[in-house]
Amino acid sequence: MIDIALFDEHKLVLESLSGMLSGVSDFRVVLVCSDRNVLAEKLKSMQVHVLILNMHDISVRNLNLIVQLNFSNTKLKILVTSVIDSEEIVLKTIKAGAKGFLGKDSDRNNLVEAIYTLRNGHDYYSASITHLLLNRYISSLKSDGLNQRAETESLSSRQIEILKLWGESYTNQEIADRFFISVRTVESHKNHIMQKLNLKSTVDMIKFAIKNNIIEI
Amino acid sequence: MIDIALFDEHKLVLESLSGMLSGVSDFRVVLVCSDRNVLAEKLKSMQVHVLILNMHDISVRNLNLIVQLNFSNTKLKILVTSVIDSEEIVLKTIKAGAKGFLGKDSDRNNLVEAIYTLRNGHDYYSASITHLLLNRYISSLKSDGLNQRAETESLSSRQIEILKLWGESYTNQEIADRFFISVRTVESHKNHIMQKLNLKSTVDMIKFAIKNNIIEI
DNA sequence: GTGAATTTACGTGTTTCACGTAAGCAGTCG
DNA sequence: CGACTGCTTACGTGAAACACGTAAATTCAC
Repeated sequence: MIDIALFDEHKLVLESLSGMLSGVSDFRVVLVCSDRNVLAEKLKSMQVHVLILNMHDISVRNLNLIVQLNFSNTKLKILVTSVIDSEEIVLKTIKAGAKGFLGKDSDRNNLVEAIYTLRNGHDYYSASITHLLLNRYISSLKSDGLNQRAETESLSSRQIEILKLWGESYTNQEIADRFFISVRTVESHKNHIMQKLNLKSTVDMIKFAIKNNIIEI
Repeated sequence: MIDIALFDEHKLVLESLSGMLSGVSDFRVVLVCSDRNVLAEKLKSMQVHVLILNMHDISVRNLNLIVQLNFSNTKLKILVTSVIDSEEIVLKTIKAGAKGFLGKDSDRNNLVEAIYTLRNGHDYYSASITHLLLNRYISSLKSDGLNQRAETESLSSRQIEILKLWGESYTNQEIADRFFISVRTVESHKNHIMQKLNLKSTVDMIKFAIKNNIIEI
């Protein structure tokens, strides 16, 4: 028997979901709620296996709820459902700690399957979400290897050399010694980099260098 | 009509693959090869749409071949097949520039489908690979989000506030004004952060802040 | 309530930043 | 060839930031 909690801001949705799940013999809907505070409070004193969280938006309120519930109840598995299956919402909920996500392409069978899967300790993502994540991951893998040739090309090789050493926490003096040039020259190079890239601070310069794979985190 | 090249170190495999693909009316096997240098040389003067590369190992030799072919022939789509569908080989081939990967679970239909897909400019990964990549991505996403409670927790909230503003390129003076404290105090906070985390430079401090999601790139 | 950590702040000397200026040199383009 | 552009080198000056030490008031935990 799997104990399930339901959350949705719209009571109508709650009722229909509850009815749908009650039709499955293994499931027992033990909590139905449309108030975040009440939900968090009640879950503290209950043994719920899976919480189904229907998200209408990607507000911080919703994401915090996930983080908070995960923190206070480590056994609880959170399944997020949403009609908004944008990359943003999916990534953010996963980061927040959701164990599954059902997009708008999911049906009753997916929901049942997802609940079983989560209860067994695994993750569940519906087909459209799987595609979304995969494409994103693949493109991140690819850019990983090839990004050296973007904005970086506007910098001269000397400028990149200096940026690289500086990004490894060398001081201007150390960089100057390394290249047999004056400290003032190192400063000049930095100034020129900042002008060229229109950066306002050294912090921005480091961010740029990281973005463009000049320095490693 | 899709022009296909085949590469495998074992001639027997080459022949069987070639026979299998010739059975598809849209396909024309125009090159069959078991020598890397010959392959690279011949591909320079030919218009091949898809190259099927069967990899027996993850050697640098194989990966370099992919990189090299991708570089010299940008239109060529490389489909890697391998019985080793470990994470390592998949990730490395994708990074090297392969457009598709067929694991050991793939059959003739997958191969045909993959060739069409690559020819149309899309990527193709077999089911087991899809799962592999997805799981890896998801776990990377998760660790991403949960890391806030690692090293960061050793910093006080004030220290994090200051680090955050500083990471958004605010000057010490601006931070001081924001919090109604002295510039010296802001400096003190930074010093304390560096001591506590054992960092040698401000560059390291920025890296730390980025790693721990305190500031965004 | 005692000790540890946090937040606040200053002193002093060094380093870096910001902005301007500029000379020598290589390449380009009419 | 001469004008122009961009790169590398470098300095001057004043402001800002850093390094390191010290230290008082406050908060928090045990």
